[in-house]
Amino acid sequence: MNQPPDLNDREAQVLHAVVHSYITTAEPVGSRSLVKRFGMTWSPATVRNVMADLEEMGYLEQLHTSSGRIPTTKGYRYYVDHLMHVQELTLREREMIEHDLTQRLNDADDVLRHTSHLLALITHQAGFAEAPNGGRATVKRLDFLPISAERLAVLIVDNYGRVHTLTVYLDQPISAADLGPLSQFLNEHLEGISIDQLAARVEQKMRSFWDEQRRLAELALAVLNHVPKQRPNQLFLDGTSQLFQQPEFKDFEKARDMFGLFEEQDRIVDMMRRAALDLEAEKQNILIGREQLPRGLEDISLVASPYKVDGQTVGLIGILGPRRMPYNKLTAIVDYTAHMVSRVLTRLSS
Amino acid sequence: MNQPPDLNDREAQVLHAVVHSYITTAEPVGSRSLVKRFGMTWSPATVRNVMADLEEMGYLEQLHTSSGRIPTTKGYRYYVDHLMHVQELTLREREMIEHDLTQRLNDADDVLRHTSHLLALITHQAGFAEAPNGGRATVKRLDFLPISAERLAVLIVDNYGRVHTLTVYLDQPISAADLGPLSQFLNEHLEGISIDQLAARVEQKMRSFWDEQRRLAELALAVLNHVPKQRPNQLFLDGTSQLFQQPEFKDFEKARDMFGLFEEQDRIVDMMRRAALDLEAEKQNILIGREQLPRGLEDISLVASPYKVDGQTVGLIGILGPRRMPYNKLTAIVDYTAHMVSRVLTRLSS
DNA sequence: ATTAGCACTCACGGCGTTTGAGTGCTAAAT
DNA sequence: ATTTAGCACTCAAACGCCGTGAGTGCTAAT
Repeated sequence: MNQPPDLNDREAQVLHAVVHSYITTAEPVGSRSLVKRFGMTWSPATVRNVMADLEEMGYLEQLHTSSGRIPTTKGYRYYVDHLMHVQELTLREREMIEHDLTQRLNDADDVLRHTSHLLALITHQAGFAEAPNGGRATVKRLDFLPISAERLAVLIVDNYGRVHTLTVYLDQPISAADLGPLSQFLNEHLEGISIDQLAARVEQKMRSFWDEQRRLAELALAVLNHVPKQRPNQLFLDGTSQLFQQPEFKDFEKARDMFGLFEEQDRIVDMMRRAALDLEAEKQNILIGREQLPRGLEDISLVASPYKVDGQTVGLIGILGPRRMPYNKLTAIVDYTAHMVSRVLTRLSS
Repeated sequence: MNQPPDLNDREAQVLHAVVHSYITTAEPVGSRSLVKRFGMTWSPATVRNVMADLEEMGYLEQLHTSSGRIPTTKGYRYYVDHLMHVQELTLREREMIEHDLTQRLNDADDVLRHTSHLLALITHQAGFAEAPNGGRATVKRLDFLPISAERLAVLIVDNYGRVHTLTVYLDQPISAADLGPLSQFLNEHLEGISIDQLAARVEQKMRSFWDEQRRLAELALAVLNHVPKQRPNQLFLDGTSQLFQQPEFKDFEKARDMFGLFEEQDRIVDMMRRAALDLEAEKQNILIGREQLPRGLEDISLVASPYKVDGQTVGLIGILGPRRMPYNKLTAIVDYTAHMVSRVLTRLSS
C-alpha cells in the first residue's frame, strides 16, 4: 500500500487540488473551477487531460458523464500518504485538550469517556475511545463483598484505577468469619496478576498450600471460577449525531444504517479490533472506507491512534466519519490527543 | 383535562375513525374514504360537515385546504381519554415479556436495561426505563476499599442489588489496620439508611460515641462527606434508531434534533422527571406532544407507567415516539411490563 | 336534518425546455 | 511533442405547464 509516488509532479498537484477542493466543498470538481480556484498556470483543457489520466489510473471517479470528479478510495489514500501536509493544532485546541484531560479524573474509563467527547467536540466528527482490555488489566486490590446469602460481589481495582464489580451466585454461602482472612489472602497472593488469569493462578498456587491456607484458596477458587473470561472491550462513542450535518448522510438509507449500528456497541468494538490490526500491520493511522466494514458503512473513514501505558499499546482512540474529511487537520488532533491520553494514563496507573 | 365528553355520538364516532385511520396509515383522511373504509351509514357530505365542526372545535386540522384532516393534540387526547378501547396483549407478547424478565438478572439496573430493550423490540418505538433514584436507595452493605495512598473506593450495595462505586480523594490516608473495624462499624450502624443521608446519620450518631467508636465515626465521616449528594438518575434508552422508520421523521431537521437530544441523557432524564410529575398529577400514563418539551420535539408522545417496589413508586418505564402511535396497543404493553418489573424488583430487593 | 350536486383547491406526477457546469476530441499554436 | 483554443456533446437540476384525483365548502333539493 505504501508504494512510491507513481504520479508526475503535475498529476500530483492536480490530485491534491481535487481532493482538497472536494474535502472542503463536498461538490464534484471540474477542470475550469479548479484552475480558477487554485490559480493554476495550466489551461482547463490541460487539467482536463490530466484528470482523465488520473481517472484511468483509478484515483478519481465521476458520478455521471459530464459532472465533475471526486476522489476514489485510492485517491484519498494517495493524498494521505504522499500529498497532504499535516496542519498543526491551534493554541486554543491544544489548550482545550490539555485542560480537559489534566483535570482530576477518577480512573481510566473517566479519562477515555472525556477523550471521546473531546474529540467529537473539536473535530465535529464522531469521537471514540476504546477502554483498556478488561481481562488483561492487572489486579491492584481484590475483595469480596456479600450481598445476600447466595450472592457475592467481586470487587477488583485494576492498575488503571478502575473498580470492576461482578456479581456471582454462590453454590454454598461463605461465612462472615471467613471474609476477613479471605480478603487478606487474596490481596497477598494476587496483586499484579491479570484479571483473566486469577483463577488459574489460585489453582496453581494451591498445590503448595496446606490446611487453612488451602481451605481459603478453595473458597476463593469457587468464586473466581465464576468470573467470566472474555468480556468485550468497552467503547466510548460520542458526537454521533453530528454526522447528520455532513451532506453525505442526506441519503436516508445510509443514515439509518449508521445509527442502527451505533446502537449495537459490540459490533463496533469488533470492527475496531479488526481495524486496529489493519492499521498496525500497515503502520498507519488512517483507514479509508473499506469493503470489510459492515454493509451501509462502505464509505466510513477512521482516523485513529493508539495510546500507550508504560510504553505498551493498550487501546485506540480516534474519530469516525464520512470518507470525505479533513485528514490533514484530524491526524494532528488525534495524534496529539492520544499522546496526552498516554501521559495521563501512565501517571494514573503508577 | 379529564372533562366529560362534549361530543355527540356521531361526532365521537367520526373522530374515532379519523384517529384510527390516521394512526394506521399516516395519511391525512378525507370524508369519502372514511365512509368507505368504515362502512358508515352517513353520506360523505354529512361526514364532511361533522369534520368541519370537529375542526372548528380544535380536534382536527388540515395541512392545507383541500387535503384530508389529521388529529390535533386535543384530538388525540380525546381519543385516548374517551374513545379508544385498549387492545390486550397477545399470548406471544405476554410470554416474551415474562421470559425476558424472569431470567436470572443481577440487579435492578440489569432488569431495567432489559426492560428498555424489550419495550423497544415489541413496540417498535424507543423504549426507556428510569433506574431507581440512586440517592434514595438504601444501604444494604457498605465498604471502603483502598486504591492508593490518597484514593479510596466507597462501595455501596443497595436494596436493589446494585453495587455503586465512588472514588474519593482523601486528605489524609486511612491506615490498613483501621479498615477492618471501620467496615464493621459502618455495616453495623448504617444498614437501611438512604444513601443521601449517610453522612448526616453518622454525624448525628457521633454525639453519643466516645473513644474508639468516635474515632471510627470521624474517619467514616471524612470519607462520606465526599459522596456527592445529587447524582442524576440513570436512564436506559433503547431502539431509538427505529424511530427512523416512522414517516414523520423523514423531515431531516426533526430527526437531527431528536438524535442530538438522545446523546444528552441528562436532558432526557430531566424531561422525564417533569413528565412524571405531569402524569401523576393528571392520573394518566400518556403524554402527547407538548410545548414544554425541548425544541424540535413538540410532536413526541410518551406512553409511560410507573413501577413500584414494595408499593412505593420508584421510577417510570415506557416508550417514546411520534405523536401518531397506536396508543390502544401500547398502553397495554407498557402497563403489563411495568407490572412485571414491579414484581421482579420487589422480589429482588427483599 | 340530510344529502346530492357542483364549482373550486391544491399537492403530486409526468413531460418538455432551458440552463450551466462539465466533458472529450480535434486542430492549431507553441 | 506539448499545450491550448474551440466546439460539439452530455446530463442533472431547475422550471413551468399541464392533467389528475382526492379533497373541500356551499347551495338547493329531499
